[in-house]
Amino acid sequence: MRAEDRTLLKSTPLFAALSASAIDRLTYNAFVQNLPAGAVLFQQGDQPEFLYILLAGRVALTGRSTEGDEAVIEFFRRGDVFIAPAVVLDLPYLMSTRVLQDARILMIPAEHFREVLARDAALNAALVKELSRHWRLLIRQIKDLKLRTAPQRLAAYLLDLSGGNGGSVELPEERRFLAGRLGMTPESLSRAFAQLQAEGVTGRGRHVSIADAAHLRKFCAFDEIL
Amino acid sequence: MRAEDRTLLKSTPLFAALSASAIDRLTYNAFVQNLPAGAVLFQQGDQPEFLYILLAGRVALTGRSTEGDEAVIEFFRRGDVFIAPAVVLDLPYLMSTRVLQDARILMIPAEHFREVLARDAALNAALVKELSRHWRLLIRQIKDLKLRTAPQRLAAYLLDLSGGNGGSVELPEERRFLAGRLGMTPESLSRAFAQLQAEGVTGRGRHVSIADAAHLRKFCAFDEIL
DNA sequence: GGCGCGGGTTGATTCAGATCAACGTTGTGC
DNA sequence: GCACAACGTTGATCTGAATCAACCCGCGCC
Repeated sequence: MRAEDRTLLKSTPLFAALSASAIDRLTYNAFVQNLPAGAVLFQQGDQPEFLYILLAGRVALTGRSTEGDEAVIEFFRRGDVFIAPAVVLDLPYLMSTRVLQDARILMIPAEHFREVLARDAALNAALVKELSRHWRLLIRQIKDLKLRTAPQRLAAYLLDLSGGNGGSVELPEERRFLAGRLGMTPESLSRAFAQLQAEGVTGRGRHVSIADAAHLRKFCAFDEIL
Repeated sequence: MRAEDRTLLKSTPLFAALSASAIDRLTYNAFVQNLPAGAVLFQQGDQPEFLYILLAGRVALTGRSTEGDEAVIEFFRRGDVFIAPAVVLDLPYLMSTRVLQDARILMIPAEHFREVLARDAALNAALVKELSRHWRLLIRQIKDLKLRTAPQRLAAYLLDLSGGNGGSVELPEERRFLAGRLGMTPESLSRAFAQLQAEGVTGRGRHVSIADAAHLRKFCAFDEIL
């Protein structure tokens, strides 16, 4: 693990509150793995062997249907800890992980993590907060799927990206993955972008800009639903 | 709080691992409230003032859209602790709570809960597990919404109710609420039931029975998706 | 018993989004 | 610089589920 990785760890919500020695205890038998875009970290149904922390790159959690189509459940970025619940409960992963952009990933053996967890009160407290935050993101996604149309979901996502008050945004994912995350097909995403032009959303490629954030918030009921 | 309530608390995953004195500390300034069906415990957007534990009855967590239609996010039953994340993080509730069947609810002041949480390692550990379990339920619901059709969602729900291996099931909710939980309208739920007859699901009113669980599992990709 | 009412079902129609297919566009490797 | 291959867009069509409306049924109540 590089020095910059330690710095990154200290800046994540989960590890920020931990002492240097606690982080040492947690990571002494951990290791870093580099994975190219397209790689699959683990498959849904696998028994968890590691807790993963993304040091660089981007990955997506995906669910698979019987017919083989993948639905993106959530994206993760630098500093994110993922699938903690499977590790804590020692139950099979409920989804697969696909690398979207070349990634550096810190892997902490699951058994070791659980042992430290059982002894370390600060880690427990940090994990409670981390899980709580994530829980809220999932609730928001479910509300999104149940209460909004496709263009509204896109609008809300763009507002989230922009920090909620518009301006210009860089899409961090390819559009087809974004489509999955938003619960629609790439074609529908394309049309959703087209529709949002009428609401002041313009841009090409990865770059998108929001002319009138207040109006877009209203369009997708940003404040009412989330 | 009645003696039977203490017994119930001890039987929940969150409190099972706690000592009697820890439970005392947590509940000494808590109180019990009785609420009739139809009551609303709190509204989405409210600041959390209590942690809720359902001692009897049934409640639903619901999201509201601007147009006023409610989507059921999740049901809770006797023994369930809900909206812990909002309390832990001291952020506004992301949903509302509606009482479905007359309920007895234990209410622990949020501030007090956070204070105890900060000191009690066992409570922290229990809450990590509780949140992890719930996190997995939410992931399953998102996969459900993204990967399954309406009849498949119903089939998977029925299988869950039956413990996964068929037989006969008692629907715990009115159908219109069940429809919301499954992300469809009551009409669609009705048609979904009609379609499932072809897959060996029969019944009237609250009572439903599954003739061939193996077949139904296959129909909804029970094992592949969840 | 009859009446009213809320919840559930059934049918007809509409609509959002998926699917299928063709066509751009971007970027990448030789 | 060109060719090929992804990726993305656009258009036509299809379909699952929503909507709108009528009807049914079980249940409480006077």
